[in-house]
Amino acid sequence: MRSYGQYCSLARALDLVGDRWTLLIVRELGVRGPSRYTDLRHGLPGIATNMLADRLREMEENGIVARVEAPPPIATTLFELTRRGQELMPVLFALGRWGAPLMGEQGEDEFRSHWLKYPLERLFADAAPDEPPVTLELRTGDEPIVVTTVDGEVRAHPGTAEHPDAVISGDPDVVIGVLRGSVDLRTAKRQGVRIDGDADALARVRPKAG
Amino acid sequence: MRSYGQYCSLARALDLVGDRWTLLIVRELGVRGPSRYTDLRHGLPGIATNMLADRLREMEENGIVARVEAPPPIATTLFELTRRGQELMPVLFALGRWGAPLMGEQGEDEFRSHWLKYPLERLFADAAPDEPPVTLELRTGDEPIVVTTVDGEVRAHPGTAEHPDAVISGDPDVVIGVLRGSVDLRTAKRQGVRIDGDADALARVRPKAG
DNA sequence: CAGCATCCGCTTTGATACTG
DNA sequence: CAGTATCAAAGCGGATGCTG
Repeated sequence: MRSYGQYCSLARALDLVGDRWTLLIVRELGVRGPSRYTDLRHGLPGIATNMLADRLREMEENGIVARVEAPPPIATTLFELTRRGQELMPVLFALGRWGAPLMGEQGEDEFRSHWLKYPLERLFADAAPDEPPVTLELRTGDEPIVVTTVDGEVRAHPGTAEHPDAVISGDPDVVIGVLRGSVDLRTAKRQGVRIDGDADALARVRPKAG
Repeated sequence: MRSYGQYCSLARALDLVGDRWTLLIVRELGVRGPSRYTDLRHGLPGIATNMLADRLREMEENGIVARVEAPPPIATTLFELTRRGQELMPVLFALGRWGAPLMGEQGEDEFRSHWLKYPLERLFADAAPDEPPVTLELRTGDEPIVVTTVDGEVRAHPGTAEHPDAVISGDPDVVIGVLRGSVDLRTAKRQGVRIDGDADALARVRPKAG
């Protein structure tokens, strides 16, 4: 990208990360950790392969991303955030929080379930932190997600749970609506959401105030 | 801009504010308050006039900016941030803080002194909050800035002070370097910085920890 | 002068095909 | 798997012209 040519820290930041796709690549590396090129492509639906290659090269030059050669048995190139890249997380959180009210209907948009990790962990909390912890499994999008309560907070990771307290499956927007409390259970079920197990466990994961 | 087509709050936020120039327009409206088209152009050196008109229209459609007809004697159109637009401030602050380490030399970059308002107020504090407050005047860039200490914090506004404790003038990068403590007074003076008044008052404005 | 709209050349982006 | 090559389309920057 062309530099803005302004002696201003915001403008200089945007000179480095204001390009199309750049912050979404940071999101992928932040959520997934060190990743292969192909996995990045999967997490960035819509990106052209040359775009991804170009951006990764620029971000490497700018000290945001590092390329590491994984030793056997992986034997492939991994991309990871540098320290400077990780320092972009507060920017992503601020932007993501600002965008939360825009998450109405999914419409035609693509969805990857690992995108839920940071929103769940930062925007949600355990409604009953003194009760024994609970484990939920979300089945929406391309892979299941395990959600657990820990010390009043919420943790989320891709994978399946051995003995979840509840399993919720359905379309992403409705599942998110149920967790946010903007869609009641009756409406959700009419829209194809299914809940197996203890519905009270589900109510433990609630949006934080503010 | 083309939508990313991703059901993710970060991607949806970038659909609205990820375009080139958009966040810098938010900066201008945030720092200056309701502004005329011409004043926005002055604060956004390098923008093409059709770009500014296009962006303002898009931002209005997206509920970030509102157009108000100022009554006489101003009798002109003013652009201002909506509430939703003001809610972007945490995003600007996060990006600006991330960009702070990039503020080395000014080089060929343009500079407008009102850009200093938020960095001064958010990244600096009063080093001796129990002492009587002080007033500084910065003469760098296109217009002077008055910096005052209030309740341990720092306030900055365009204008001149009646009886400033100190006046510091010189090139923006060196003046900023002195305030940040990354350039000592001897070096600064060799680079053309001049300090009139009480140099101790100047030392009251210090970068916050973190 | 304030507030745009138009035109034009250049750069960036996107879709697809192809390669070690 | 991890890219490169190619080409069309869209976006951007600069100059200029128009309207109250």
